[in-house]
Amino acid sequence: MPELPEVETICRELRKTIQGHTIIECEIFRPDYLRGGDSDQFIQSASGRRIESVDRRGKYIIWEIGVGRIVSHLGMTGKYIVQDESVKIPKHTVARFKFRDKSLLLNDVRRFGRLNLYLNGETISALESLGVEPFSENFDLKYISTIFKDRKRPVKELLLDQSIIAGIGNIYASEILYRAKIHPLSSGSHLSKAKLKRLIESTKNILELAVDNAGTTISDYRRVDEKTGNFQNLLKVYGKEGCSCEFCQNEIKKIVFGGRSAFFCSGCQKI
DNA sequence: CCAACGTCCTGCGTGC
DNA sequence: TGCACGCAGGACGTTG
Repeated sequence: MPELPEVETICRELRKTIQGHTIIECEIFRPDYLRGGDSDQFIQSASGRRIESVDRRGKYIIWEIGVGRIVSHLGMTGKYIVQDESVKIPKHTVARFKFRDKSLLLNDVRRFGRLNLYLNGETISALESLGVEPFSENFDLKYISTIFKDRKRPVKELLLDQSIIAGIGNIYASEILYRAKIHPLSSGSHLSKAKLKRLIESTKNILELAVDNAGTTISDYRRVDEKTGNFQNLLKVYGKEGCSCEFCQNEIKKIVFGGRSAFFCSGCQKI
């Protein structure tokens, strides 16, 4: 499931492969992937445009194409695949961008992702509602204590809220809380200043380490050259229920709330 | 404003 | 062997 480190890895690879290149033509195989957007207009507006830059905001990938921006979100299983030649198009490919010497495929088994083109001047509401970038200096104690002060919800749910911090998903939320020694069910408004400080530092540290390791491949995530990430080898709690904590040897437990699973150490992380 | 919940979607693992 | 079922979960719309 592409979260910030996976999306950042993909952006870096897209910069090397398609930034500065011109979209000769594009095809949309699944118009519903545009979520109500007009696929004919997409094709019309994107064709012939040079990709000026590739950027990330939260889990969104943004291509600047002069007349506007192409914005994609990979959802759960979305991936970009660079093809050197026009070989067979794999199942679940939703779109294809053709360049002079290669094609870029957008493939998404479960189609939770999305792809849209916004012309200059159009508001991109999905981006406007995003919270702070974890690596920015605005993500500090003042910001997080102001927001968490009135939030009684479990801290793990707050970490997953993209309008507070942009980019954290279910895997890194558990890893961040483990490193910060905070129980996932702890209420946001009840966290001490010391815990909030640890939460911020752990968020930055875990995400940076994961970017350095090209993200986490559990099942679907692949880089644009179809290689896996490496951070799955460094996970401490996610998917490790029943194992013992490498710090205190207590059992790693799995609980479900807010519709998703959380993993934590029953010894290190107390409410 | 905040929170809770249903919806979308396919592949895979499990149990009978 | 086949089939039903539950699970994985990011964003968003609806409801309270």
